[in-house]
Amino acid sequence: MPELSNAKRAGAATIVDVAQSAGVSIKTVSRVINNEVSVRQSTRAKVVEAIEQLGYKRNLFARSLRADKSFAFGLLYENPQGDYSADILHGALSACQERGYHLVVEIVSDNDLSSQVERFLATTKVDGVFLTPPVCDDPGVLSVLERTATPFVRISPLNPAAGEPYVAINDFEAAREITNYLLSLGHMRIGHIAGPANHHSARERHRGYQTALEEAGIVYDDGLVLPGNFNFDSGKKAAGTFFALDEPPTAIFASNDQMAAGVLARAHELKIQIPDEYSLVGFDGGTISEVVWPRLTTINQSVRGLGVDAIRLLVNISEDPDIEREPVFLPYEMKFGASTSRLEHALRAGKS
Amino acid sequence: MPELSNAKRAGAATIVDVAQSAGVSIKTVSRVINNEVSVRQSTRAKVVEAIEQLGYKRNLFARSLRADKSFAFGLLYENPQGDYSADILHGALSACQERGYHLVVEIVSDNDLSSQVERFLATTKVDGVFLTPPVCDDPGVLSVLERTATPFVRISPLNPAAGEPYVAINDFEAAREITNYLLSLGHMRIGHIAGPANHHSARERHRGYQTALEEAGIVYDDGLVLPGNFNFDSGKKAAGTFFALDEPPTAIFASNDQMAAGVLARAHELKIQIPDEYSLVGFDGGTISEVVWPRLTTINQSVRGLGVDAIRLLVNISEDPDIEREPVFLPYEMKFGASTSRLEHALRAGKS
DNA sequence: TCAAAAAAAGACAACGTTGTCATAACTATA
DNA sequence: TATAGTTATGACAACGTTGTCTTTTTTTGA
Repeated sequence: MPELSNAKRAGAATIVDVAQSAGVSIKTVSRVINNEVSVRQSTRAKVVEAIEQLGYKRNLFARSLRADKSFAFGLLYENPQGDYSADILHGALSACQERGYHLVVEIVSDNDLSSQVERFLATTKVDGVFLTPPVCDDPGVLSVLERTATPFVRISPLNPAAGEPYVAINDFEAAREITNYLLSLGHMRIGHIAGPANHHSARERHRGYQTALEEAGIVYDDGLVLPGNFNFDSGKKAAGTFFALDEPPTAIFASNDQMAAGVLARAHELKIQIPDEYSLVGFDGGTISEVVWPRLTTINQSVRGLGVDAIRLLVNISEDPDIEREPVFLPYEMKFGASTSRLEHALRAGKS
Repeated sequence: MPELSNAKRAGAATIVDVAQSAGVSIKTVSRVINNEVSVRQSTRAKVVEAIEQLGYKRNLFARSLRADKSFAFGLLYENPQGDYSADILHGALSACQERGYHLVVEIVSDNDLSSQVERFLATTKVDGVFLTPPVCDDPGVLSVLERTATPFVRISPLNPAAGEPYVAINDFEAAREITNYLLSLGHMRIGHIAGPANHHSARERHRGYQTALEEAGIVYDDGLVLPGNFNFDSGKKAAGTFFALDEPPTAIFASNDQMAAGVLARAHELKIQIPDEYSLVGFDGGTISEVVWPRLTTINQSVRGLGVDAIRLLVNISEDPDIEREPVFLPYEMKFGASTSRLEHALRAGKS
């Protein structure tokens, strides 16, 4: 009855079964699994074969218990707004799978953030967390992370500490570039719909816009900058204001695509032609920029890449705490839609 | 030196510390933690106090190792398409948190699905999984789940088995309802842009459309049904075909919002007025329906609710395998946008 | 060929929890 | 006030892995 030789229990094969089957001690099996050096080639081969044959998979719980590590990272959200968080998540997930980690996702609500984070760390014992705005800028959360010595990576943090690893898009440069593009089309009066003031990216985009204008020798006019909060309605409202100005701009730079979509909607309502009467650009490059009409000219940023690189950084710093830490800036590119045109083509209805 | 009384190790407090501090055995502490009955009130109080004071949190790894359970569920995706999967995820996450479970998310790619799923189950030992289309309809995956006796819940499955718990929207009813709405506006020739044939929801929506027509005594004309695959471009292409027909429809029912957005784009390009020349409805009710112009009339379904209820079902069946299992149908509602109007208002350019 | 050094392999405990079984402490009954 | 019948508590092992330390085997150099 050799066919029953190693079918002892119902459950999955353990390290003991492998050891028995290979005729070595469990410690030797452990050494093979963990790629330790002092194992004879022939022994290693025997063990590997036994592992294959039994379909052995090491038990993550036992490993975690022993090592007091979870082999997982945490992702903390606050406001799950569609595309953006989904893309980050997917990037993070695939980076985790690639490196053999898992990802534990948690949504936190904005009251008493720090105690939620503390509880999360205590129960999951994740090896590190990464945080998106605005959670990543909460002082309470940061102090919990410091206190518990949890490795963390922030995405587009507001005030990155020196030597802190974080992941970001160069919003400033990108905004400058897209503003320059509008300038190159001959636009001199360019309006800006800004994002929320507490959002780092929004501020940087505004700064890029302003810098581009100044570099072109155009006097910055803050009557051409309207507040927004990254949603459709705020963009639509700002558009209404722009269109009603005595001296309206000839182009509008919305700080994200959602607000740009709002501008389009208002223009459609008023039968204002875009890009004929106004050029319009957005920022983000997600689904929205592609389903509206006309398609938006925008900055295409790899939100997915933010997730990927955040996890990569996290793996690095959690496996080697002494590694050199520096921020990672992700590439971006302008994506040309049909929402922009040269100024001379502009046929504005009545005024100007 | 009473102040050093229970600061033994650096790490977090364990059940042993609690037992010591409360002057009972670890088993008693365990009983208290797990709400077992036979613990004297006074003993329980002592233990609870010790727990509070030491800030004890039970170690999930040890518990999992002992119980051979992960206290986590798995969510398996294939195609991470924006909104939809993100909403499901968020629903699932909040339901998990509510019940004290965690969620492990994994993206699988479509080659060799079943072995990916098998590996996932073996390494994570999740207590159950829930699956979205099209992963949930893969026969290989299903057989792995059966074989490993893993509790699972599917979302909108293609061929639900009798007595299988699953979560779905009543696509058929919703489609019938929105088609009836178009009929009530006086439309008699209604075109349909169908979704992918292997997608259960798509088929049900088509069936609802057809049924509504037949109930209204309108002969079903499959020349008015065009294929699509749920993306923007397929909607745009189908729209082009409809607009060029000798006898075009007066209304179009796109099987999802993304395709409806494609219809809008094509109409804009051809300067066809919606809703004046054609009425248009979509299906889904996510961001897209709100950022396009005109806003879509559509079916608003709680995708988030799918995630919530999938987890609820999963908790039920995994904690009590003998519980009565039945499908859950989520509510939906029509959301009125500006993409529809009564037929008599229609001022079609040349033909008809 | 033998001792010393180096390399390989093993025995055993520990991580923190819960299940099994045994024992101690209380009740109720006669 | 014994005595059986409960109810409450505890001792100990086990889950599967890896770290520490010890023992065995192999290699090296004279």
